[in-house]
Amino acid sequence: MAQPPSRTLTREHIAAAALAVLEREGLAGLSMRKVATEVGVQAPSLYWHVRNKEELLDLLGDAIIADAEIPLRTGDWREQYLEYGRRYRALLLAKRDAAKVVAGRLTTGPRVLAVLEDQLDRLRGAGFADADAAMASYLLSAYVQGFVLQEQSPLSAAEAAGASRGQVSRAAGETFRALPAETHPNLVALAEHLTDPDMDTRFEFGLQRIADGLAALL
Amino acid sequence: MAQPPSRTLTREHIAAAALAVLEREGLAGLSMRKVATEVGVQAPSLYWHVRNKEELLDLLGDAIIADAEIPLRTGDWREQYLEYGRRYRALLLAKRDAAKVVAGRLTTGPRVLAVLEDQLDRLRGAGFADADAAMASYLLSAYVQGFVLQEQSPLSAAEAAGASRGQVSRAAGETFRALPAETHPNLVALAEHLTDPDMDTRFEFGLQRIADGLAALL
DNA sequence: AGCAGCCCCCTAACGGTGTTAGGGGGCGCG
DNA sequence: CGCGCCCCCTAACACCGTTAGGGGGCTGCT
Repeated sequence: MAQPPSRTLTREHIAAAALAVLEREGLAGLSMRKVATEVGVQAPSLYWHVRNKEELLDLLGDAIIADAEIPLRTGDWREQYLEYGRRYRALLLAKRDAAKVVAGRLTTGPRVLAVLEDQLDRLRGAGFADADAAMASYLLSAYVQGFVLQEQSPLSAAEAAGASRGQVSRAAGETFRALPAETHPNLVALAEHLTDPDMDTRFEFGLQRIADGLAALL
Repeated sequence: MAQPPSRTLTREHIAAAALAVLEREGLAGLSMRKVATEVGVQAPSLYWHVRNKEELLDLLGDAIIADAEIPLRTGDWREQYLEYGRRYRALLLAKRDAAKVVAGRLTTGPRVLAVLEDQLDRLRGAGFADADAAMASYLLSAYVQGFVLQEQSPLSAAEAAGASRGQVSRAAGETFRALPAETHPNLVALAEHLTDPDMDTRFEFGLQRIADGLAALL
Protein backbone atom coordinates (compact mmCIF):
# COMPACT_ATOMS: atom_id res chain seq x y z
CA MET A 1 0.00 0.00 0.00
CA ALA A 2 2.35 2.72 1.17
CA GLN A 3 5.31 2.76 -1.14
CA PRO A 4 8.72 4.41 -0.93
CA PRO A 5 8.92 7.80 -2.67
CA SER A 6 9.00 6.32 -6.18
CA ARG A 7 10.74 9.53 -7.22
CA THR A 8 8.68 12.53 -8.24
CA LEU A 9 5.09 11.50 -8.09
CA THR A 10 2.78 12.79 -10.76
CA ARG A 11 -0.89 13.56 -10.97
CA GLU A 12 -1.35 10.18 -12.62
CA HIS A 13 0.18 8.48 -9.60
CA ILE A 14 -2.15 10.41 -7.36
CA ALA A 15 -5.16 9.50 -9.46
CA ALA A 16 -4.19 5.83 -9.36
CA ALA A 17 -3.74 5.96 -5.60
CA ALA A 18 -7.10 7.67 -5.19
CA LEU A 19 -8.69 4.94 -7.27
CA ALA A 20 -7.17 2.30 -5.03
CA VAL A 21 -8.38 4.03 -1.89
CA LEU A 22 -11.84 4.45 -3.42
CA GLU A 23 -12.02 0.76 -4.19
CA ARG A 24 -10.94 -0.18 -0.69
CA GLU A 25 -12.81 2.34 1.45
CA GLY A 26 -15.53 3.87 -0.69
CA LEU A 27 -16.09 7.53 -1.40
CA ALA A 28 -16.93 8.39 2.19
CA GLY A 29 -13.66 6.88 3.37
CA LEU A 30 -11.53 8.64 0.79
CA SER A 31 -9.44 11.29 2.50
CA MET A 32 -6.43 13.33 1.51
CA ARG A 33 -4.34 11.60 4.15
CA LYS A 34 -5.23 8.13 2.97
CA VAL A 35 -4.45 8.96 -0.63
CA ALA A 36 -1.19 10.51 0.55
CA THR A 37 -0.05 7.45 2.50
CA GLU A 38 -1.15 5.26 -0.40
CA VAL A 39 1.26 7.14 -2.60
CA GLY A 40 3.94 7.20 0.10
CA VAL A 41 3.82 10.81 1.16
CA GLN A 42 2.40 13.17 3.79
CA ALA A 43 -1.01 14.72 3.24
CA PRO A 44 -0.06 18.36 2.68
CA SER A 45 2.35 17.34 -0.06
CA LEU A 46 -0.61 16.57 -2.27
CA TYR A 47 -1.42 20.24 -2.38
CA TRP A 48 1.64 20.84 -4.47
CA HIS A 49 0.07 18.80 -7.26
CA VAL A 50 -3.60 19.51 -6.67
CA ARG A 51 -5.42 22.67 -5.68
CA ASN A 52 -7.85 20.96 -3.29
CA LYS A 53 -9.87 17.80 -2.78
CA GLU A 54 -12.37 18.82 -5.42
CA GLU A 55 -9.62 18.81 -8.02
CA LEU A 56 -8.43 15.44 -6.80
CA LEU A 57 -11.96 14.15 -7.32
CA ASP A 58 -11.84 15.51 -10.86
CA LEU A 59 -8.71 13.48 -11.42
CA LEU A 60 -10.44 10.49 -9.91
CA GLY A 61 -13.42 10.94 -12.19
CA ASP A 62 -11.19 11.01 -15.24
CA ALA A 63 -9.35 7.92 -14.03
CA ILE A 64 -12.61 6.03 -13.63
CA ILE A 65 -13.72 6.72 -17.19
CA ALA A 66 -10.24 6.33 -18.59
CA ASP A 67 -11.00 2.68 -19.33
CA ALA A 68 -13.70 3.70 -21.81
CA GLU A 69 -13.41 2.10 -25.20
CA ILE A 70 -14.85 3.09 -28.50
CA PRO A 71 -17.11 0.27 -29.66
CA LEU A 72 -16.25 -1.29 -32.96
CA ARG A 73 -18.18 0.36 -35.73
CA THR A 74 -20.60 -2.46 -36.09
CA GLY A 75 -24.34 -2.33 -36.56
CA ASP A 76 -26.44 0.73 -37.16
CA TRP A 77 -26.51 3.88 -35.06
CA ARG A 78 -29.12 2.39 -32.77
CA GLU A 79 -27.13 -0.67 -31.85
CA GLN A 80 -24.09 1.46 -31.22
CA TYR A 81 -26.05 3.94 -29.13
CA LEU A 82 -27.29 1.09 -26.99
CA GLU A 83 -23.81 -0.30 -26.70
CA TYR A 84 -22.46 3.01 -25.47
CA GLY A 85 -25.13 3.08 -22.80
CA ARG A 86 -24.34 -0.45 -21.69
CA ARG A 87 -20.60 0.16 -21.59
CA TYR A 88 -20.98 3.38 -19.68
CA ARG A 89 -23.07 1.60 -17.07
CA ALA A 90 -20.57 -1.25 -16.89
CA LEU A 91 -17.78 1.25 -16.40
CA LEU A 92 -19.57 2.90 -13.49
CA LEU A 93 -20.50 -0.40 -11.90
CA ALA A 94 -16.92 -1.63 -12.16
CA LYS A 95 -15.55 0.77 -9.56
CA ARG A 96 -17.00 1.28 -6.13
CA ASP A 97 -19.06 4.48 -5.78
CA ALA A 98 -18.06 5.45 -9.30
CA ALA A 99 -21.44 6.97 -10.08
CA LYS A 100 -21.26 9.20 -7.02
CA VAL A 101 -17.85 10.44 -8.03
CA VAL A 102 -18.69 11.08 -11.66
CA ALA A 103 -22.25 12.29 -11.14
CA GLY A 104 -22.16 16.06 -11.18
CA ARG A 105 -18.68 16.29 -12.62
CA LEU A 106 -17.61 17.40 -16.08
CA THR A 107 -15.00 14.92 -17.30
CA THR A 108 -12.99 15.87 -20.35
CA GLY A 109 -10.35 13.18 -20.53
CA PRO A 110 -9.12 12.22 -24.01
CA ARG A 111 -10.98 8.89 -23.93
CA VAL A 112 -14.26 10.57 -23.09
CA LEU A 113 -13.79 13.07 -25.88
CA ALA A 114 -13.01 10.30 -28.34
CA VAL A 115 -16.13 8.39 -27.38
CA LEU A 116 -18.25 11.51 -27.57
CA GLU A 117 -16.80 12.39 -30.95
CA ASP A 118 -17.60 8.95 -32.29
CA GLN A 119 -21.07 9.02 -30.84
CA LEU A 120 -21.89 12.35 -32.44
CA ASP A 121 -20.50 11.18 -35.73
CA ARG A 122 -22.76 8.15 -35.76
CA LEU A 123 -25.84 10.17 -34.84
CA ARG A 124 -25.23 12.85 -37.44
CA GLY A 125 -24.44 10.21 -40.02
CA ALA A 126 -27.76 8.57 -39.29
CA GLY A 127 -29.56 11.77 -40.13
CA PHE A 128 -30.10 13.50 -36.82
CA ALA A 129 -30.03 17.27 -36.80
CA ASP A 130 -27.06 18.83 -35.06
CA ALA A 131 -28.97 19.98 -32.02
CA ASP A 132 -30.74 16.64 -31.73
CA ALA A 133 -27.50 14.70 -31.89
CA ALA A 134 -26.05 16.77 -29.07
CA MET A 135 -29.15 16.37 -26.95
CA ALA A 136 -29.38 12.66 -27.65
CA SER A 137 -25.86 12.25 -26.33
CA TYR A 138 -26.66 14.24 -23.23
CA LEU A 139 -29.84 12.25 -22.73
CA LEU A 140 -27.94 8.99 -22.66
CA SER A 141 -25.42 10.13 -20.08
CA ALA A 142 -28.11 11.63 -17.87
CA TYR A 143 -30.07 8.39 -17.91
CA VAL A 144 -27.10 6.14 -17.27
CA GLN A 145 -25.76 8.27 -14.46
CA GLY A 146 -29.15 8.57 -12.80
CA PHE A 147 -29.79 4.87 -13.13
CA VAL A 148 -26.47 3.65 -11.80
CA LEU A 149 -26.55 6.15 -8.99
CA GLN A 150 -29.72 4.61 -7.68
CA GLU A 151 -28.55 1.17 -8.56
CA GLN A 152 -25.34 1.08 -6.61
CA SER A 153 -25.88 3.49 -3.76
CA PRO A 154 -28.53 1.69 -1.73
CA LEU A 155 -26.27 -1.29 -2.22
CA SER A 156 -23.38 0.27 -0.37
CA ALA A 157 -25.68 1.65 2.29
CA ALA A 158 -27.28 -1.67 3.04
CA GLU A 159 -24.31 -3.91 2.56
CA ALA A 160 -22.68 -1.93 5.36
CA ALA A 161 -25.46 -3.38 7.48
CA GLY A 162 -24.63 -6.81 6.11
CA ALA A 163 -27.59 -7.28 3.81
CA SER A 164 -27.56 -8.67 0.30
CA ARG A 165 -29.34 -6.98 -2.57
CA GLY A 166 -31.98 -9.65 -2.55
CA GLN A 167 -32.71 -9.05 1.11
CA VAL A 168 -32.97 -5.32 0.59
CA SER A 169 -35.43 -5.61 -2.25
CA ARG A 170 -37.46 -8.15 -0.36
CA ALA A 171 -37.69 -5.79 2.60
CA ALA A 172 -38.73 -2.95 0.29
CA GLY A 173 -41.35 -5.24 -1.21
CA GLU A 174 -42.79 -5.84 2.23
CA THR A 175 -43.04 -2.10 2.75
CA PHE A 176 -45.16 -1.73 -0.38
CA ARG A 177 -47.28 -4.77 0.29
CA ALA A 178 -48.05 -3.54 3.80
CA LEU A 179 -49.73 -0.38 2.52
CA PRO A 180 -53.51 -0.10 2.83
CA ALA A 181 -54.88 -1.66 -0.34
CA GLU A 182 -57.84 0.70 -0.58
CA THR A 183 -55.67 3.82 -0.85
CA HIS A 184 -52.70 2.37 -2.73
CA PRO A 185 -54.00 -0.57 -4.74
CA ASN A 186 -51.44 -0.23 -7.52
CA LEU A 187 -48.45 -0.06 -5.21
CA VAL A 188 -49.64 -3.18 -3.44
CA ALA A 189 -50.34 -4.99 -6.70
CA LEU A 190 -47.05 -4.03 -8.32
CA ALA A 191 -44.85 -4.38 -5.23
CA GLU A 192 -43.12 -7.32 -6.78
CA HIS A 193 -42.26 -5.50 -9.98
CA LEU A 194 -41.28 -2.27 -8.25
CA THR A 195 -38.71 -4.05 -6.14
CA ASP A 196 -37.51 -6.58 -8.67
CA PRO A 197 -33.77 -6.79 -8.11
CA ASP A 198 -33.05 -7.62 -11.76
CA MET A 199 -31.35 -4.35 -12.62
CA ASP A 200 -30.10 -5.50 -16.00
CA THR A 201 -33.52 -5.81 -17.59
CA ARG A 202 -34.62 -2.63 -15.81
CA PHE A 203 -31.75 -0.78 -17.36
CA GLU A 204 -32.28 -2.34 -20.76
CA PHE A 205 -35.94 -1.38 -20.69
CA GLY A 206 -35.17 2.29 -20.30
CA LEU A 207 -32.38 2.12 -22.83
CA GLN A 208 -34.66 0.59 -25.45
CA ARG A 209 -37.40 3.14 -24.82
CA ILE A 210 -34.95 5.98 -25.28
CA ALA A 211 -33.57 4.49 -28.48
CA ASP A 212 -37.11 3.99 -29.77
CA GLY A 213 -37.96 7.57 -29.01
CA LEU A 214 -34.91 8.77 -30.87
CA ALA A 215 -35.63 6.52 -33.83
CA ALA A 216 -39.08 8.07 -34.13
CA LEU A 217 -37.34 11.36 -34.82
CA LEU A 218 -35.85 10.23 -38.09
CA MET B 1 -31.95 31.68 12.86
CA ALA B 2 -31.24 30.12 16.24
CA GLN B 3 -34.46 30.05 18.15
CA PRO B 4 -35.27 29.50 21.82
CA PRO B 5 -36.12 25.90 22.69
CA SER B 6 -39.60 26.02 21.15
CA ARG B 7 -40.46 23.23 23.55
CA THR B 8 -39.88 19.65 22.57
CA LEU B 9 -38.51 19.70 19.08
CA THR B 10 -39.65 17.01 16.71
CA ARG B 11 -38.16 15.33 13.69
CA GLU B 12 -40.21 17.69 11.56
CA HIS B 13 -38.54 20.67 13.23
CA ILE B 14 -35.17 19.13 12.57
CA ALA B 15 -36.03 18.47 8.95
CA ALA B 16 -37.17 22.06 8.49
CA ALA B 17 -34.00 23.36 10.11
CA ALA B 18 -31.88 21.12 7.89
CA LEU B 19 -33.72 22.45 4.86
CA ALA B 20 -32.95 26.01 5.93
CA VAL B 21 -29.27 25.23 6.44
CA LEU B 22 -29.15 23.45 3.08
CA GLU B 23 -30.60 26.48 1.36
CA ARG B 24 -28.14 28.80 3.06
CA GLU B 25 -24.91 26.79 2.97
CA GLY B 26 -25.38 24.00 0.47
CA LEU B 27 -24.95 20.30 1.08
CA ALA B 28 -21.22 20.56 1.74
CA GLY B 29 -21.85 23.13 4.46
CA LEU B 30 -24.59 21.18 6.17
CA SER B 31 -23.32 19.89 9.49
CA MET B 32 -24.94 18.47 12.59
CA ARG B 33 -23.81 21.46 14.60
CA LYS B 34 -25.31 23.97 12.21
CA VAL B 35 -28.62 22.17 12.09
CA ALA B 36 -28.54 22.00 15.87
CA THR B 37 -27.97 25.72 16.39
CA GLU B 38 -30.58 26.42 13.72
CA VAL B 39 -33.08 24.57 15.83
CA GLY B 40 -31.79 26.11 19.04
CA VAL B 41 -29.98 23.18 20.58
CA GLN B 42 -26.53 21.62 21.01
CA ALA B 43 -25.29 19.18 18.40
CA PRO B 44 -25.35 15.93 20.38
CA SER B 45 -28.98 16.51 21.28
CA LEU B 46 -29.92 15.71 17.71
CA TYR B 47 -28.85 12.14 18.30
CA TRP B 48 -31.80 11.65 20.54
CA HIS B 49 -34.11 12.13 17.55
CA VAL B 50 -31.93 10.77 14.79
CA ARG B 51 -29.59 7.81 14.63
CA ASN B 52 -26.89 9.56 12.62
CA LYS B 53 -26.33 12.09 9.85
CA GLU B 54 -27.45 9.64 7.21
CA GLU B 55 -30.84 9.43 8.83
CA LEU B 56 -31.01 13.20 9.02
CA LEU B 57 -30.34 13.30 5.28
CA ASP B 58 -33.21 10.86 4.80
CA LEU B 59 -35.44 13.30 6.65
CA LEU B 60 -34.09 16.08 4.52
CA GLY B 61 -34.81 14.13 1.35
CA ASP B 62 -38.39 13.57 2.40
CA ALA B 63 -38.78 17.23 3.28
CA ILE B 64 -37.55 18.28 -0.15
CA ILE B 65 -40.09 16.11 -1.96
CA ALA B 66 -42.82 16.83 0.54
CA ASP B 67 -44.06 19.66 -1.68
CA ALA B 68 -44.91 17.19 -4.44
CA GLU B 69 -48.41 17.47 -5.78
CA ILE B 70 -50.50 15.04 -7.73
CA PRO B 71 -51.27 16.62 -11.09
CA LEU B 72 -54.90 17.09 -11.90
CA ARG B 73 -56.19 14.14 -13.84
CA THR B 74 -56.20 15.95 -17.11
CA GLY B 75 -55.05 14.78 -20.49
CA ASP B 76 -54.01 11.28 -21.44
CA TRP B 77 -51.38 9.15 -19.73
CA ARG B 78 -48.64 10.69 -21.87
CA GLU B 79 -49.40 14.27 -20.95
CA GLN B 80 -49.55 13.32 -17.28
CA TYR B 81 -46.32 11.34 -17.48
CA LEU B 82 -44.59 14.39 -18.95
CA GLU B 83 -46.11 16.58 -16.29
CA TYR B 84 -44.74 14.35 -13.53
CA GLY B 85 -41.31 14.62 -15.02
CA ARG B 86 -41.49 18.39 -15.26
CA ARG B 87 -42.77 18.78 -11.73
CA TYR B 88 -40.15 16.46 -10.32
CA ARG B 89 -37.44 18.49 -12.00
CA ALA B 90 -38.95 21.74 -10.76
CA LEU B 91 -39.05 20.33 -7.26
CA LEU B 92 -35.37 19.44 -7.35
CA LEU B 93 -34.37 22.75 -8.87
CA ALA B 94 -36.31 24.65 -6.23
CA LYS B 95 -33.98 23.73 -3.38
CA ARG B 96 -30.23 24.09 -3.44
CA ASP B 97 -28.35 20.82 -3.98
CA ALA B 98 -31.65 18.97 -3.82
CA ALA B 99 -30.63 16.48 -6.50
CA LYS B 100 -27.46 15.58 -4.62
CA VAL B 101 -29.45 14.95 -1.47
CA VAL B 102 -32.17 12.90 -3.09
CA ALA B 103 -29.99 11.11 -5.64
CA GLY B 104 -29.14 7.73 -4.15
CA ARG B 105 -31.80 7.86 -1.49
CA LEU B 106 -35.02 5.91 -1.21
CA THR B 107 -37.73 8.35 -0.17
CA THR B 108 -41.01 6.91 1.01
CA GLY B 109 -42.88 9.94 2.31
CA PRO B 110 -46.68 9.83 1.97
CA ARG B 111 -46.64 12.41 -0.84
CA VAL B 112 -44.17 10.39 -2.85
CA LEU B 113 -46.22 7.25 -2.41
CA ALA B 114 -49.38 9.07 -3.47
CA VAL B 115 -47.71 10.37 -6.61
CA LEU B 116 -46.27 6.97 -7.41
CA GLU B 117 -49.63 5.32 -6.86
CA ASP B 118 -51.33 7.75 -9.20
CA GLN B 119 -48.62 7.35 -11.81
CA LEU B 120 -48.88 3.59 -11.83
CA ASP B 121 -52.63 3.80 -12.02
CA ARG B 122 -52.48 5.96 -15.14
CA LEU B 123 -49.93 3.75 -16.82
CA ARG B 124 -51.82 0.55 -16.11
CA GLY B 125 -55.06 2.20 -17.17
CA ALA B 126 -53.44 3.13 -20.46
CA GLY B 127 -52.70 -0.51 -21.14
CA PHE B 128 -49.14 -1.01 -19.98
CA ALA B 129 -48.23 -4.39 -18.56
CA ASP B 130 -47.53 -4.45 -14.85
CA ALA B 131 -43.80 -4.86 -15.17
CA ASP B 132 -43.62 -2.18 -17.85
CA ALA B 133 -45.56 0.30 -15.75
CA ALA B 134 -43.17 -0.21 -12.87
CA MET B 135 -40.12 0.17 -15.09
CA ALA B 136 -41.54 3.22 -16.83
CA SER B 137 -41.92 4.90 -13.49
CA TYR B 138 -38.38 4.01 -12.53
CA LEU B 139 -37.12 5.22 -15.88
CA LEU B 140 -38.63 8.64 -15.36
CA SER B 141 -37.10 9.15 -11.94
CA ALA B 142 -33.69 7.94 -13.08
CA TYR B 143 -33.71 10.36 -15.99
CA VAL B 144 -34.88 13.34 -13.98
CA GLN B 145 -32.43 12.74 -11.18
CA GLY B 146 -29.54 12.25 -13.55
CA PHE B 147 -30.46 15.31 -15.54
CA VAL B 148 -30.92 17.69 -12.64
CA LEU B 149 -27.81 16.40 -10.96
CA GLN B 150 -25.71 17.50 -13.90
CA GLU B 151 -27.81 20.59 -14.37
CA GLN B 152 -27.42 22.13 -10.96
CA SER B 153 -24.10 20.87 -9.72
CA PRO B 154 -21.67 22.58 -12.08
CA LEU B 155 -23.73 25.62 -11.29
CA SER B 156 -22.92 25.58 -7.61
CA ALA B 157 -19.30 24.75 -8.31
CA ALA B 158 -18.79 27.63 -10.71
CA GLU B 159 -20.97 30.19 -9.03
CA ALA B 160 -18.69 29.81 -6.03
CA ALA B 161 -16.03 31.20 -8.35
CA GLY B 162 -18.39 34.00 -9.24
CA ALA B 163 -19.35 32.90 -12.74
CA SER B 164 -22.81 32.93 -14.29
CA ARG B 165 -24.21 29.93 -16.13
CA GLY B 166 -23.79 31.71 -19.42
CA GLN B 167 -20.12 32.30 -18.71
CA VAL B 168 -19.56 28.69 -17.76
CA SER B 169 -21.16 27.33 -20.91
CA ARG B 170 -19.26 29.82 -23.04
CA ALA B 171 -15.99 28.69 -21.50
CA ALA B 172 -16.93 25.05 -22.10
CA GLY B 173 -17.73 25.95 -25.68
CA GLU B 174 -14.26 27.38 -26.13
CA THR B 175 -12.80 24.14 -24.86
CA PHE B 176 -14.60 22.15 -27.53
CA ARG B 177 -13.90 24.61 -30.29
CA ALA B 178 -10.20 24.60 -29.45
CA LEU B 179 -9.89 20.87 -30.20
CA PRO B 180 -8.02 19.82 -33.33
CA ALA B 181 -10.61 19.76 -36.08
CA GLU B 182 -9.06 16.82 -37.90
CA THR B 183 -9.42 14.44 -34.97
CA HIS B 184 -12.63 15.78 -33.44
CA PRO B 185 -14.59 17.40 -36.26
CA ASN B 186 -17.99 16.72 -34.74
CA LEU B 187 -17.13 18.11 -31.34
CA VAL B 188 -15.84 21.27 -32.96
CA ALA B 189 -18.88 21.58 -35.21
CA LEU B 190 -21.40 20.93 -32.46
CA ALA B 191 -19.66 22.87 -29.71
CA GLU B 192 -22.44 25.41 -29.71
CA HIS B 193 -25.16 22.80 -29.28
CA LEU B 194 -23.25 20.76 -26.74
CA THR B 195 -22.86 23.74 -24.44
CA ASP B 196 -26.19 25.40 -25.09
CA PRO B 197 -27.26 26.68 -21.67
CA ASP B 198 -30.97 26.30 -22.45
CA MET B 199 -31.61 23.45 -20.06
CA ASP B 200 -35.38 23.58 -20.41
CA THR B 201 -35.47 22.46 -24.01
CA ARG B 202 -32.69 19.97 -23.33
CA PHE B 203 -34.77 18.42 -20.59
CA GLU B 204 -37.92 18.51 -22.65
CA PHE B 205 -36.15 16.76 -25.52
CA GLY B 206 -35.24 13.78 -23.40
CA LEU B 207 -38.63 13.70 -21.79
CA GLN B 208 -40.38 13.60 -25.14
CA ARG B 209 -38.12 10.85 -26.47
CA ILE B 210 -38.82 8.72 -23.42
CA ALA B 211 -42.55 9.26 -23.71
CA ASP B 212 -42.37 8.40 -27.41
CA GLY B 213 -40.50 5.24 -26.66
CA LEU B 214 -43.09 4.22 -24.10
CA ALA B 215 -45.94 5.02 -26.45
CA ALA B 216 -44.43 2.68 -29.02
CA LEU B 217 -44.96 -0.11 -26.55
CA LEU B 218 -48.73 0.10 -26.62
C1' DA C 1 -46.94 15.23 49.27
C1' DG C 2 -43.26 12.76 47.87
C1' DC C 3 -40.73 9.99 45.16
C1' DA C 4 -39.46 7.08 41.03
C1' DG C 5 -38.55 7.13 36.36
C1' DC C 6 -38.14 8.71 31.93
C1' DC C 7 -37.63 12.04 28.43
C1' DC C 8 -34.63 15.31 26.58
C1' DC C 9 -31.05 18.22 26.66
C1' DC C 10 -26.43 19.40 28.41
C1' DT C 11 -20.91 19.47 28.68
C1' DA C 12 -16.69 17.15 27.58
C1' DA C 13 -14.08 14.69 24.75
C1' DC C 14 -12.45 11.41 21.00
C1' DG C 15 -10.31 10.67 16.51
C1' DG C 16 -10.47 12.26 12.04
C1' DT C 17 -11.08 15.78 8.32
C1' DG C 18 -9.48 19.63 4.69
C1' DT C 19 -6.28 23.10 4.45
C1' DT C 20 -2.56 26.76 5.41
C1' DA C 21 2.04 28.41 7.10
C1' DG C 22 6.51 27.99 6.95
C1' DG C 23 10.88 25.32 6.92
C1' DG C 24 14.41 22.56 4.66
C1' DG C 25 16.77 19.16 1.84
C1' DG C 26 18.41 17.91 -2.65
C1' DC C 27 18.98 18.55 -7.39
C1' DG C 28 20.20 21.33 -11.87
C1' DC C 29 22.41 25.10 -13.72
C1' DG C 30 25.50 29.14 -13.97
C1' DC D 1 31.04 26.14 -5.63
C1' DG D 2 26.72 28.23 -4.74
C1' DC D 3 22.09 30.05 -6.17
C1' DG D 4 17.48 28.86 -6.83
C1' DC D 5 13.70 26.10 -7.47
C1' DC D 6 11.10 22.03 -6.98
C1' DC D 7 9.05 19.12 -3.80
C1' DC D 8 8.35 17.29 0.39
C1' DC D 9 8.27 17.86 5.46
C1' DT D 10 6.30 19.19 10.42
C1' DA D 11 3.05 21.87 13.01
C1' DA D 12 -1.11 23.68 13.56
C1' DC D 13 -5.98 25.49 12.76
C1' DA D 14 -10.90 25.06 12.78
C1' DC D 15 -14.31 21.98 12.02
C1' DC D 16 -16.48 17.54 11.55
C1' DG D 17 -19.51 13.12 13.23
C1' DT D 18 -20.16 10.71 17.18
C1' DT D 19 -20.02 8.66 22.10
C1' DA D 20 -20.04 8.92 27.23
C1' DG D 21 -22.10 10.34 30.95
C1' DG D 22 -24.56 13.75 33.84
C1' DG D 23 -28.63 16.35 35.27
C1' DG D 24 -32.86 18.97 35.26
C1' DG D 25 -37.75 18.86 34.92
C1' DC D 26 -42.11 16.80 33.98
C1' DT D 27 -45.44 12.53 34.67
C1' DG D 28 -47.61 9.53 37.22
C1' DC D 29 -47.97 6.44 40.92
C1' DT D 30 -48.15 5.61 45.87
